[in-house]
Amino acid sequence: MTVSPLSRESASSTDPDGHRTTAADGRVSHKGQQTKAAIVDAALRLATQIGLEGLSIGALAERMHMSKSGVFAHFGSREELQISVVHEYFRQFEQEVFYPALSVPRGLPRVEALFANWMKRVAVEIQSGCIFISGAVEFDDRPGVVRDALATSVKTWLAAMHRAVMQAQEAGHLSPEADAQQMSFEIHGLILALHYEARFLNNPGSMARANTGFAYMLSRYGATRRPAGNDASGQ
Amino acid sequence: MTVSPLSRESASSTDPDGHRTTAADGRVSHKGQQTKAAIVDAALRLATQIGLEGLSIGALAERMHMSKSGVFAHFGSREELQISVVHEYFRQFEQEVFYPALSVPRGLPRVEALFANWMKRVAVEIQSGCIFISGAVEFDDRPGVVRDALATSVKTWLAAMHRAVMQAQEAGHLSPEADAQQMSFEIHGLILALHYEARFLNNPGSMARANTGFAYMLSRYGATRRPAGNDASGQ
DNA sequence: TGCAAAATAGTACGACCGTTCGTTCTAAAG
DNA sequence: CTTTAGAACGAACGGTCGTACTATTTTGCA
Repeated sequence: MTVSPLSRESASSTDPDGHRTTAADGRVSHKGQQTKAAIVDAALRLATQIGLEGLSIGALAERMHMSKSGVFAHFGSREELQISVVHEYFRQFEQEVFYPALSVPRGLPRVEALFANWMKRVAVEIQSGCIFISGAVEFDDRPGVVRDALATSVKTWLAAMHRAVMQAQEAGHLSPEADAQQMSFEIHGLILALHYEARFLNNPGSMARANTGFAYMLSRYGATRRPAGNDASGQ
Repeated sequence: MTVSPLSRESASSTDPDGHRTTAADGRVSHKGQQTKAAIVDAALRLATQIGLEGLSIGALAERMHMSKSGVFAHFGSREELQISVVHEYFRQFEQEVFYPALSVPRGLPRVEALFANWMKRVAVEIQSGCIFISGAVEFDDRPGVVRDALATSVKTWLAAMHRAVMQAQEAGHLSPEADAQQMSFEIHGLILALHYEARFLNNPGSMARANTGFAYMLSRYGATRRPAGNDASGQ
């Protein structure tokens, strides 16, 4: 059970030495892994719409033009499928929101980049859905491995965001008296309100309100740049 | 299909004249309505925990020590049962959060009372769950009568909150330049973040953070009382 | 090219779902 | 006392679910 830097999952159990897996171009040639990845991809798309609990193997098999048992064999249980979906979602989230912001200098700029990337993603998820939010509701009082995978992923991301805020504080971009935890909490609230009001209530202008709230928050917590509450653009 | 002041539901259809319904003490004597109310009560408790979609007639019947068909007969369909639950939840929400705040003078005091009552309720729902939140996730892209009932209830409450904020502004308790819609949006975000972080992530201190965020918000929007960000008490 | 192993299909199962139907019990109305 | 309506029951239906088993096909290396 070796684990790579960030939440990787191991493939099937019978993988003795790995002596025959990689092809000439460096890609894994096992066909099973390709179709498994394709299944997880389709499952992710399904789960973002109807939730992790609504995700059914039968519907997934139909969409994949496969038999139920063929799909099932790749995971061994529905729970394992759900966990794979959570991990894949986290991987994409990292790729879209977190990593691009690392090329922005530490401090306030990175915090702004993280928030902007997050907003960009939520803007898409207003149509497609977000399993960090739907999953939290589905599993908030149902212990188990799926909940654990979900909570770990969410906490990892929120901790990363919180770390960026603290770095901005250390760099002097935010008031030293400001509570970084408080700030992270309020950012989270803006995102959640945006998701709720835009996706469920279809309230127009929610994007602008989240952006405005973020700008207000920066000025309140003593940002030394972006003096006041302009910058409420972005649809 | 007569409708009382606020979202009442009518009873069974075959109720020709109402010539035999009321007893001497003025209470309705139909036994059916009593058990129906008891069923809705149990259903509400079940639905807050496992969601409106997770609510099953079989489980509900078991909890009521009744047969499935006996429970079913009171509603005619599962959807109708879910709608009854939504209406009952809204009724209780009104009773606990909204009406008590009406005895507080208009303006900032009433806004503070509404928020305090809301917080008090969410504090309980951290353990039990909230169908305004879980329902939003379950029905955010599933059209139908249940979604409509849910969205109407939520919008009614959010509009009431928004109205209170505007009254505070008209009373001069908030800056005339403040955007009441923006303020309502941010309040909603604080509540949602509290629910998410306390119920799903088990983060301690979330209650205090929501209260602190509210106090900060008031000061930013030019509240003429409660000058700055103290009052972050409340567990 | 042949052959073991992996990948997929097929079938069946038990459980639960919402819903329908016919029946029984109770109690008030005529 | 007879009639009638409402409430609750029990059994059954068609359907979907996840999962377990057993074939069959496909793959990839010797």
